[in-house]
Amino acid sequence: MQERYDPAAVEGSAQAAWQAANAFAADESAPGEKYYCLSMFPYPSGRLHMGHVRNYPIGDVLARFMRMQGRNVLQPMGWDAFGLPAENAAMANGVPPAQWTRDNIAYMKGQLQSLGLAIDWSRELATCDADYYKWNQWLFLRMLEQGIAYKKTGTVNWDPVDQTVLANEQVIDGKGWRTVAVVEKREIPMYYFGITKYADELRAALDHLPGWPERVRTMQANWIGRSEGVEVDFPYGEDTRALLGRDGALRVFTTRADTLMGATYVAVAAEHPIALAAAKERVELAAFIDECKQGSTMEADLATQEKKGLPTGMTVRHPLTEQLLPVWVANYVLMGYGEGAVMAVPAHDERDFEFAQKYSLPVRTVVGSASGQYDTVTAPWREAYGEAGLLVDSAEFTGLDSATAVNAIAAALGQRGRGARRVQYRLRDWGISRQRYWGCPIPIIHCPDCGDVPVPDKDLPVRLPENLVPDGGGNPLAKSASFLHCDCPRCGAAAQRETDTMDTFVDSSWYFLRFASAGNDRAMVDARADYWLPVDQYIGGIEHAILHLLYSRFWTRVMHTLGLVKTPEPFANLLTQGMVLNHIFHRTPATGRRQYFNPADVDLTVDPATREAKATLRSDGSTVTYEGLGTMSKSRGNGVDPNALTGKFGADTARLFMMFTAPPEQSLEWNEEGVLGANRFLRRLWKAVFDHVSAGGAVPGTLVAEAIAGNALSSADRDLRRAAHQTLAKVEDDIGRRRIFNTAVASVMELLNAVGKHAADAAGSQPAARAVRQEALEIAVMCLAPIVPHVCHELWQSLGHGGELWRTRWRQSDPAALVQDAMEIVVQVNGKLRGRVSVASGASDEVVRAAALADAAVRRFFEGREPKKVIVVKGKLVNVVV
RNA sequence: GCGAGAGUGGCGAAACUGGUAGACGCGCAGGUCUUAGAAGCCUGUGGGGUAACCCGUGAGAGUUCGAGUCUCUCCUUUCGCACCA
Repeated sequence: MQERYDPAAVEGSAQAAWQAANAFAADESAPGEKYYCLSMFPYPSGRLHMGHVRNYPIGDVLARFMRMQGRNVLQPMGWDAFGLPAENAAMANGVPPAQWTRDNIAYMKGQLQSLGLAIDWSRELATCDADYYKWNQWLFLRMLEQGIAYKKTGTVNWDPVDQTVLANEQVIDGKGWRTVAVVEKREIPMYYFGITKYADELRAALDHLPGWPERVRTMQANWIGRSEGVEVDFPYGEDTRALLGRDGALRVFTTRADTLMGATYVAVAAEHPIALAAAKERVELAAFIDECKQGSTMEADLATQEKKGLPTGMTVRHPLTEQLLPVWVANYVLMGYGEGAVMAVPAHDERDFEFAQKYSLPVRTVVGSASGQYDTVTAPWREAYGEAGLLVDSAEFTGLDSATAVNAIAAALGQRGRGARRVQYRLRDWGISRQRYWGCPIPIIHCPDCGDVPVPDKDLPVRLPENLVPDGGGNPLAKSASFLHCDCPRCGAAAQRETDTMDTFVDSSWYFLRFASAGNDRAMVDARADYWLPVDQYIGGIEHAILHLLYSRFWTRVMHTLGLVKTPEPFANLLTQGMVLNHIFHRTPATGRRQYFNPADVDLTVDPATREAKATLRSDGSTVTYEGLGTMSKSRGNGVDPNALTGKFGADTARLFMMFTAPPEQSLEWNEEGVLGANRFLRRLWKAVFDHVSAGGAVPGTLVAEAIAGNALSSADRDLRRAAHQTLAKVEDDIGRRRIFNTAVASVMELLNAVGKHAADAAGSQPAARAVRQEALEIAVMCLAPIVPHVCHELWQSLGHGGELWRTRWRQSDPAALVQDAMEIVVQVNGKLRGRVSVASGASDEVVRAAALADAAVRRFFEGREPKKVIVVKGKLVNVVV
């Protein structure tokens, strides 16, 4: 064994050994309970960032740990390879997105492999591979057949200069990112997935996902946004009938049907058909509607925007009183939710109240507080009373409480055919059409005679041409004759392919199922998917809490409905890892753009008195502004290249730093000294094994067992044994149950400190002492194997074992080692720590109590008085109350 | 506005079920080795006090023999949703 720890050599030989043994290939027929460990696959952006260096080792620790626990582990990896950045890079460099993407994949795969991840690379996939996206298309066709996928017009961002559709992220402050032209809204036909059909299922099932963070479940529940209410029809008044030329009713949705008797007007969204009809008669209304359309891009401002509106001049009749109510167009009513129309009850809704005050509309109080006091809502009006309560001035409903009134009013409406209870969701159907090149083609052919014809299964996949280079002016597929022109599969006439591609969220909605059915060219999934699914542990960023995780759940449910997979839910346990943060420094010059500086080039000191941060740039010695901590990003200049980290210290140091500095779910602060600390620990670990081995060789297991069984152990030896076995149990619990790795590492550090002390001890060179130390070092190496696998692979062999630590069964901690002769009991007086006494292990409460009361340090506090009460907590402490 | 978290030394953090607050690491200080430095190694390190002790987990109250942990009020902060009728 070499004296110096050389990470490059150690990592090279460990990785070569794993590859030679094909160590991480997953086999469905292997023994052990299955364990599917999955980290969210990366987008091949070019190179790994620090977030990846944290994320993937987290999954790897679990995968390696579970393998040592005897589980049959699958840990696959792939590439989320379609998407906009490839098109942008293509435009910048003139390279086709396919080439750019595949080059990036090759490079990043090398980086991932150098991290020593226990991945089954034989199942690797990229979503831009035709044998993957073929099945997107295949399932899309099944969804069309089932009516789950359908076509309707949708709104897109249109750049009038480039004559192209823009993705939302290409719209900045309402302007196109390249042209800076004001973006327009356009209505075009698009395909949708009917996720709202599954809204209730998806929401209800959240309650049965105990392995998901509460936070994520809440976010999804809010996103789905279920609310129970009543839909109410307000019949058209005479004037409305005349204007529209037909009879009918204006439908609204309300969760506060109890306030129906207080409705004094009805408000509709600017895009509502009634508003559009009225606008034909009124110029100022048409102008107002245009204004609303313009302003509607910045969603964050909407909530604070001033309430505005105009009357339509039309009226509707109150469904119960037949009273005529005016219809207004209001900017606070959303077309996208409910019916795009609301009944306005100014007395009991803040928004309606604000609006009514502004336009002098009547306010009518119909609910008072339960105690009968409702003076706050009588004139002069100050605010709306939004709480539930008892109904007043509400005809036959007067005196009912709000909940009862909702039922009674819904029933009354039902009798007249003017309303019914209904559940409303915030969730919209999922529009999947993208007017982009680098994505999965939607398998539809447009025939002049037959209309939209699905591509027959036998013609799948519809291959995306890989040699096109986008130029910013529209979708290159529409200009590619060989892609565009085809024959109608139904009538044979000349036809055109659909040029829209699918949202990349479609690609990532089922890749975890394909990993489990890798290589099957006859079916999307097979029985292997039922073996591996659901994913036992899914790991990824919180930024995917809603869209990706909801779409994947939806897609899995669709496949479940179609009988393709047994599980309705894809991910049993979810771990959302925190981000990697670094300091941000900048200067803002008098003219020009803000300039950012890498934290490595800046000295940051904090004044202990004022707590003010002072940052100076080392190169010129003058001040820079400290912005605080933020995610590592190129634009803020605070990134650290993973290659610089692994190149200098090795993958194990990188992994240890990531696992030790913070628990997985928390954000982690980049810290150069912390990396050095991690590296220092690995060198100490190496040296501890080296010292042990060079002082007389590794002690064979038989001799260790003999020494333990015999009677030769000193009390120092027994203490070390106990520490080792306690560590073993703690690490197993921390990784296996708590999913907290920093404390696991800390406990191994303690063990190593104990080994060092034990070795330095006068009797440390005795054969029995060496045997105990051999065992302790083996335990330390075993505990660290999931976290720093390369160095452990090497040290395990140095300790006299073979090269298969990766599949060595985790040791059970020895109960005999944990037994203690004496235990220390803490003695408190009135809850304050006053002393410690040592008693025999398993001593009775009486003995412990007597020992505590006899202690001189304790007696001082109740000299001459009798303790009022003595509480004994078994094995821990005694509290004397005086 | 609504919802979910978080607040502990100079710093990252630990304390899981109410039971020794600050494990482990970083930083810092002193010592040792060295021609010197780097790297090691050893010791110390929440604040106050010569000491006995006292004070300390954002603030204030409460429950309890005992509260970082439970309850209430408030402050600060992060994240998500945001005119959702």
